[in-house]
Amino acid sequence: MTKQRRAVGATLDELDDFVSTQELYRKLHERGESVSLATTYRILQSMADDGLVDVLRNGEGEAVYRRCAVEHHHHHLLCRKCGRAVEIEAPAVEQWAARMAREYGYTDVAHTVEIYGLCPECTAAKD
Amino acid sequence: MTKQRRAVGATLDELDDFVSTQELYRKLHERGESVSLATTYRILQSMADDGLVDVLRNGEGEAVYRRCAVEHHHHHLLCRKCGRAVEIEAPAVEQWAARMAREYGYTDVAHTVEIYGLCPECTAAKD
DNA sequence: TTCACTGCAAATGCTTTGCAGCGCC
DNA sequence: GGCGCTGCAAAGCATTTGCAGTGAA
Repeated sequence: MTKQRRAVGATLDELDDFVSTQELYRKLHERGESVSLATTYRILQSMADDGLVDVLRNGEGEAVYRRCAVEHHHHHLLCRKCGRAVEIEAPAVEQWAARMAREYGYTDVAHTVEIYGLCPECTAAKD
Repeated sequence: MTKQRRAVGATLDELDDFVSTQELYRKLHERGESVSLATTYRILQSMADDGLVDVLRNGEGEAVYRRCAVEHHHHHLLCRKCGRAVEIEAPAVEQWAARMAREYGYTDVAHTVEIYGLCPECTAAKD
């Protein structure tokens, strides 16, 4: 438990949305914290490995991270402009995914379900 | 319509699975076709822009391409080992995505729904 | 004191781009 | 003949890694 890890944790706590490593690095420096870029990468990866943060990929294929409020499996409704995220659940989708996998003989399955759009604010700001 | 575009098209036709640009480039050379890497990138991007190929992101965030048999919107069941893909449909999921977006006031929505697993062959080969 | 963590800088790998030349129309 | 397409090489970026120094326990 080092100063850098605490800084990353605290900064993540203040964010509601998914951020890339680069973005988090910038935010750390805005807060006056001193963490190198390489360390930011390392910390986020280790947190993801330990299941302390959610990881997914944005439209550009970059890994984006977020400390999630809820513990169990869920999906996201993401704003493609500002990154705002809403956590959503979809029991029916889970079941559908499991059924499809079984039907085609796939094992060891996981799935990604993300919805991208413009959040209400960005929709309004578009004009 | 150049020799290179024809070569890319023909190679895509022979593939059932999603390939990254790098992989397609290798396959082109295995076939004895001469297309530079930069051109392969350019051709795949323009085909994607024109809707001639499906694009999605693999687990590593790389763009992967495939000429799809079916025209309309659909999803995939992907083998994380060999890349084999099965096209699947999910009307219920489409509706669910639309409903979620509406509920939270998101506009201009799109969604990604992909299921990853081990296909029957790779499951058997695992032993 | 020890060993994991960090910072720096170089390396890596994928992707994009500038530019000159070739070839399709 | 003109203009778009291609190849090459260099540039760009995000990410990773080697290594020596630092700091937490």
